[in-house]
Parts: sequence; C-alpha cells; structure tokens
Amino acid sequence: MKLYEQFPISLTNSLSGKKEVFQPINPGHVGMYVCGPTVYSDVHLGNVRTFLTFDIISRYFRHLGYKVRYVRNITDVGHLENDADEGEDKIAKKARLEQLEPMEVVKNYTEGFHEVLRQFNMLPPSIEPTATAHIVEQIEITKRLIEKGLAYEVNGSVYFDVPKYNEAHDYGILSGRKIEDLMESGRKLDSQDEKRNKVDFALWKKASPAHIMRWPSPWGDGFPGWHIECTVMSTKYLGETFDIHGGGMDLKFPHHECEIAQAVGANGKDPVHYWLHSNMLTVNGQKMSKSLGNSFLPRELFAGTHSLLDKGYSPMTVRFFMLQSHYSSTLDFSNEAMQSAEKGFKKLAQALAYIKKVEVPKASVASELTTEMNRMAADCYTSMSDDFNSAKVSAVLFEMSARL
RNA sequence: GGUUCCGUGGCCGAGUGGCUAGGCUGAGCUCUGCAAAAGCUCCUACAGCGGUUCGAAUCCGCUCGGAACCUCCA
Repeated sequence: MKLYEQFPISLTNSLSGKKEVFQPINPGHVGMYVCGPTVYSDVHLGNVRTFLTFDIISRYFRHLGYKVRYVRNITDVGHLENDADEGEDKIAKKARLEQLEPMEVVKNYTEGFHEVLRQFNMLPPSIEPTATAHIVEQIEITKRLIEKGLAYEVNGSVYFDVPKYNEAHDYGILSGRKIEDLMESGRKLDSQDEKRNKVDFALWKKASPAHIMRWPSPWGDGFPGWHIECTVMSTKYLGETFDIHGGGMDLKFPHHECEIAQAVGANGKDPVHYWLHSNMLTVNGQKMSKSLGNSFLPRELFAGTHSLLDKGYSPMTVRFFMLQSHYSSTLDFSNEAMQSAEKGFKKLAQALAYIKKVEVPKASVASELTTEMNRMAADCYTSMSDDFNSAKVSAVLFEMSARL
C-alpha cells in the first residue's frame, strides 16, 4: 500500500474555495505548475515564501510515493511597468538603467534566484522553462485564438476579447469577479487605447522602434503578453489539463484568471483541476513588496543588515519560521517571531541530533513509548495530508522531542 | 465602490460542533557549590451583539476592526 493511499491528501482548491480530496488525473502521478519569478531584480523574502510553500508541497507528494513533474517557469520577457498599453518592459528598463543587454539582466537575476533557493534548501523543479524559449508556441496559440474569434489584432498588437469569451464561458470563475463590475470600475479606456474593451488583455504587443526585446510575428515585430507564457509552458509540459497550478495569492487576478481564459479559449477545456494560492508575507501587517519599500533580501536577513532587523538569522531558521504557519494564511514577519523560531528550531535540531546518536535496540524499547511515537508519526502524516498543515506538524514534532 | 479573506491568551500561530494545539516570553520548581544548559509545572484565550443547537472559537446574521486583489507584484 502506497503512503498516499494511507494518507490521502486534501487541499484547498481556489477554484471552489473548498477543501477537496486530491485525485490525480493519472494514478500515481502529479503534474504541477508554479508561476516563477520575473527576473528583473532580486527575489525578496516574500517571494521566497511562495516558492518554499511549493517546495514543501512537491516534496510531500513525492514522499507519499507520487511521481511528480514539477514545472516552474522563469519569466524573462513581457511584464510591462504599468498596464496593457503603456510603459516599458521591466527587463528592458533594467537593462537600460544598468547598461546591460537584456540577456545579461536575465542571467544575473536567474542565477541569483537559484542561489537563494539553494540557500533555503529547496529542490529544483523538474523542468524550468523560460518564456523567451517559447515564443513560437506563444505565437501559435495567439493565432489559434484569433481564428476562434476570441482575439483581434490592432496595429500590430493582439488582444484577447474578454466579453466575447464571456459569452460562452465564465471569465471570473477563479477570482469571483463579475465582468460587469470590471467594466465599470478602475481605469477608463482612453481614446488612444487600442483595446476594444477595458478588460481585454494583450497576447502580443507591437515593439516600438526603441524596444530591444523583439521577435518577428505574423503581426510584425513584437513581444508576447504577460499571461500567455504560462498557458503555453504549462500545457506544453503537463498537457492541456493537469493536476495542480500554484502561485502567490496576488497572481490570482488577473494573471491566473487570464490563463484560464486563454487555455479554455484555445483548447476548449479547463486547464487545471486544483488551483493553489499561497498567502502573503507581511511586515507590520502589510504585504511585503518592492513597491511598498518594506521588502528585504535573503542576504540582508542572513547578515542582519536591514534596518528592520535586530540581527541575522540562518536560512533554516527562516524556513522553519515560515513552516510554522499555514501557507494559506498571511504570515507576519517580526524580530520577535524570528527569535522565537530560532530557539524552537534549535530545540528540534538538538532532538534530531540526539536520535541519530542513540542506538535504539529495536525489540527492547519500552513498548508504550514506541506506540506513542508511532501515533505521533502518523499524526504528522495526517496533518500534512490535511492541506499541507506544516504548522500542526511542527507542534507534533515538539511533542515528540519532549518525549526523548 | 466591487471581489476574496481574516480577527484566537503578553507575542507568534494551529484548530472548522463536544476532548490540553504548539512555539516564544513571564512566574515557580527540580538538578547544580554558584552559574549555564536541560527538564517539569503554572498563566486556559477565541473582536462585539444576536441566532441555530443538548452543546459553537468552530454554523448563520448584523456591527466594529484589519488585509489582499480590482495597475506590475510571489
């Protein structure tokens, strides 16, 4: 009997908002896609939390005996500064500011990203595709969407027609948004806007003469939009329908909503069975983000050099700190919380070192203790299988260490 | 304004109808020549007001407070 049969996993599906029992499409196999970083700057601690969440989840699936294909992309193009129609490509901007080739920017920050994940003891994904390596596929799917009448070209750019899509499908299915509300609120469609509807989004953007990152397409030189890469890469490596799609809460809308629309529009079927969203890391109750200026980098945390920090903490302490909360809750960062985690982690590490040293004569151990340990071990599995409740597991681990 | 979600003891943070979460801090104790380390014990909460129920932190309603998303964001 496989472990996953003994401890079936249930997980909170953002699509339904409910906890569901995990049922893989192919028995014994799990296909999982997670939105990776856009490599135009250093990853900060908030980013780390998301990748750590899915590191744990993929490890746990494997541990239970599933064969996992874990795909996590690197976004090395796209993502404009402001919105659909204005602004500069983030990577191109960084390249201009630092007087580098875009590919140099991409390489720098990709390596930095990998280095950080290594420091936090995360395993690499099975496949790590990049957006620029899949331009052809992105053009193909864009063409298909035009053929199906769900996208239109204007001046060398191609947009997804959301209201058209919404006629036969439900655009707000993931985020609970209603298209009428979206049409009313927010930014107005100004006269120079190319989009037919304000809710439409770009699949392909025309490159201005100054734009460095550009590829030829049926619509002229340009670059892909920001949602299409994930649709292309996930379905290419995991199939038109796959098990799990993960990412940060802040990607739920519009990014993941658009992914669904593109995939359903192009392939005619729902791409993902289970959507998983990890919650934000906060500082003083506010989301850690670059634009708010309250983010800090892993190396600042290790060294304790950031002004918000009393002292430095090791990567494993940080990892433990994050695992003490549930991935779906916001986690507030503070010096007190880190100190608490440091002490707790040390305790568990000592207990583990002790176990490794002590020789346990199998049969002669007090059976009462053995029974109890087995019960607690099973508790760990039950908790992890219950929506990956690592916080609960840590409590059991402390209980175990107290019995040694 | 709309969507989603949250409000647990000094702090952090699990818990989704009945049973002690856990960690950190603090207090006391044990051990010890003193100290350190370690162990044990104690501090028993669920924003407020109603409702459902034999029974609610847990379900429903309202009020208050907070967050994320609606622009790039993990």
